[in-house]
Amino acid sequence: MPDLLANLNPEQHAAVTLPNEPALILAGAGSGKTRVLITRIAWLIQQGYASPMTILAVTFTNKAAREMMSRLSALLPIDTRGMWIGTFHGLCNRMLRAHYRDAALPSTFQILDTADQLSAIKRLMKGLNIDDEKYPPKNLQYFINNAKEQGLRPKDVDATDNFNRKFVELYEAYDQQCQREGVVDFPELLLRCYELLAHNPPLRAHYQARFKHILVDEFQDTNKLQYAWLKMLAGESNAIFAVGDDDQSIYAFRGANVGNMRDFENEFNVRNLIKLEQNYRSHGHILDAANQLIANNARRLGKNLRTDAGHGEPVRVYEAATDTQEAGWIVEEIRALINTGHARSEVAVLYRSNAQSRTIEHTLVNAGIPYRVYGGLRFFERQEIKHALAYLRLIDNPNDDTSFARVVNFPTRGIGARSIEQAADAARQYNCSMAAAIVYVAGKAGSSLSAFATLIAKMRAETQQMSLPETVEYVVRASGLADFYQNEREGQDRLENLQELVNAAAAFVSEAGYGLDTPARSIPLRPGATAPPELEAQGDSVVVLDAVDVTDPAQNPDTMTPLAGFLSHASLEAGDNQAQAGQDAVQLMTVHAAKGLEFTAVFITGLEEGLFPHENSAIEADGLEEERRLMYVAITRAKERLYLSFAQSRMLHGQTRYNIRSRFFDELPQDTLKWLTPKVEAGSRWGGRSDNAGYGRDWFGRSDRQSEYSDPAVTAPLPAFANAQRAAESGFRIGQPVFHTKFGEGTITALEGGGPDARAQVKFKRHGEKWLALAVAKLQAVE
DNA sequence: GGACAGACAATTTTT
DNA sequence: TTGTCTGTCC
Repeated sequence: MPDLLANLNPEQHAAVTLPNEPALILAGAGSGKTRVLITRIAWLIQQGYASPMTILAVTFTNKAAREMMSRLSALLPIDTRGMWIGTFHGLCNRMLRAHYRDAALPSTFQILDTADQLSAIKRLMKGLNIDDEKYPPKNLQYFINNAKEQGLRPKDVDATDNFNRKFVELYEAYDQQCQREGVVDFPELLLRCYELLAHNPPLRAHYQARFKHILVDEFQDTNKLQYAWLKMLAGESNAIFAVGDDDQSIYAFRGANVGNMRDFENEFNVRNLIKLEQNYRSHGHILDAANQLIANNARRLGKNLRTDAGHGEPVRVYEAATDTQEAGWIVEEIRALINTGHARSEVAVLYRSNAQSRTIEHTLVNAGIPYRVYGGLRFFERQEIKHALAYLRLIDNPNDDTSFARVVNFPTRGIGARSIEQAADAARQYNCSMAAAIVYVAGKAGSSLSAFATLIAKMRAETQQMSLPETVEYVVRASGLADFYQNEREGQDRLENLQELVNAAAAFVSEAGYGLDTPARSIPLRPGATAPPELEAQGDSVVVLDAVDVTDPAQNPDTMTPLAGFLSHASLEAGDNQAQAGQDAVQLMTVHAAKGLEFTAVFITGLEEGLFPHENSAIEADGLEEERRLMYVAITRAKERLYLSFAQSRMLHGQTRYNIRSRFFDELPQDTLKWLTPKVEAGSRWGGRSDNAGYGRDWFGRSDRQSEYSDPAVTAPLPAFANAQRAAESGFRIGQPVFHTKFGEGTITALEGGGPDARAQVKFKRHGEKWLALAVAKLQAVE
């Protein structure tokens, strides 16, 4: 019997062996969080406190769920079949599939990803003749998802004005459309599952009794609805074991609510709060930097990382004149790291926004250094894949109008926009799917549409007896997609991806995870029938308990077909962005994407006011604190070596911006920093931070005078900067919003001259750019 | 139906 | 600067 507790530190040990009571584990970066979570599960099972059946462990990403599953089976020989380990969406999907009738869904319900949802919304609005200028579909999508994540149905939303009333009305119509088409969007998966449990006490009791242990990873990232769902599962005899780090909460913009940690603590009367502060990743100077930086945040649960690793190397800081020069320096340093024996994949370059990668990529290409960029299109998001999936979905669910509209004329088969509109109109009129409405469309449009209907019907019939990979292969050909991309000039890659889809289907079938291990199902009772003794009666249906062998189709008539399983898999897991995966390459990614990863050497680049912290964060609630947490995440990715860099000027959106260094430099312990370029004190140069520069005002506007400063060797103050600084003495700054009595509102884009000759270039909202003599023009600073 | 020009916006992102 | 979307023309 393996000793699971060996090599755990006292806090980890305490966390792993807690009694089954509500617990909150505050796990700092690199403190062995995942290890604790996994060991806890293994320990519970090993000690006989739990069987795999009684475990529910939830994560945010499929990657995390997979890691948990594989590390767990490496730790103990466990039958993972009965375990519920997965993402919030994956688990909710699973529960809804098992109880689709109670959830008022068709057995073949399909999942709309974000892009599908948007096209469904656009289609809805078009049908209702809504002005999409006045009500942008994207805004409606945001409105709907936001409402759902607050647990609000249309009737629950308080609409205060006509505009919002319209949104609510559209929200309602959208929900009806989804219901008719048998599709659910991402937040709907959660909300529907939440409501299923909320409105169905026996079912809720069943799952509460079953899941003795509910373990939550990255708890700080949960949104309101996810927390509500967890609370629904928490009953008398079970408990939530939550692991998270409030200092690493960086997803507020997508609804994550750090407050859930405090709420959990209070609402569940959490007595078991354990802090994991021993860090096993980074050297001392790096941790000191992280600790001191994050101490600037006001609302924290409180935590300080420590290490036994020793101070290690200082944090290196570099100031570049331009973004190009910054990239050049980074690449030189990377080359040196590689030459001293570091694997390329142990080096990461982090940036705040994706647009920053281009310059670095260029420089890496020129230097001939392999690299990998994270982010971008994922496999199941590619258009050819989505087309193929749309055909497959139509086979499975003819009511899926989103898929219908997507492929009815792709590849082109002479069905124009007008025909499609006629079908949509008829569908509305007869309250049926577009596919079913074809019979009502007359004339030539009707016949070409009928041909399409015949094609789909033929596909459905032909694939009845086929295996899943055969089905996919058949559909790719019969749909005409294969021919289309064959003849397309740039179609080879797409063709290969379609072949890859067939392989993915084969892999999916061989893993055979779909739907077979669903532990409880609601099965309607035939009139007059009574529930078998091992089944629990529940109104006019029964909850089939775990005693039933759900892998036996005879006992489990509702098992998902491989196709249905594959389609949900495709929606719930968009797959890797497979760019240059596998080979030893330098890793390029946003700071967000780096969360959870670690590297021997890390470059945090573009550390400039306006970029990092990002200027938009100034207007967001708690925006600056979130940016600081982001910086904290970035710093704590580094194991041995950390580089921080910034540039005086940067090409962004086709224009050169002049930035000053990030305030975060002032929040770091200065004795851990080693400046590779001379540190220029604040205020000693144009662009130096002046004390009265308030947050959000001290990033600098654009100028097109890039050529003057383009010498990459120059890092010292330039004459033009000095010139601008004299003008700045007048009290104005570049980027400052101003008001002019004649021209109205504007922003200062350049300053030159000094004293009585000082002039400012102002870009007015209504009157374009103008040079104004400050001594003459009455410019008012706007706050 | 497809090619092309012009407008427009451009943090962060998983499911 | 660059990618995406929309409208126009053949």
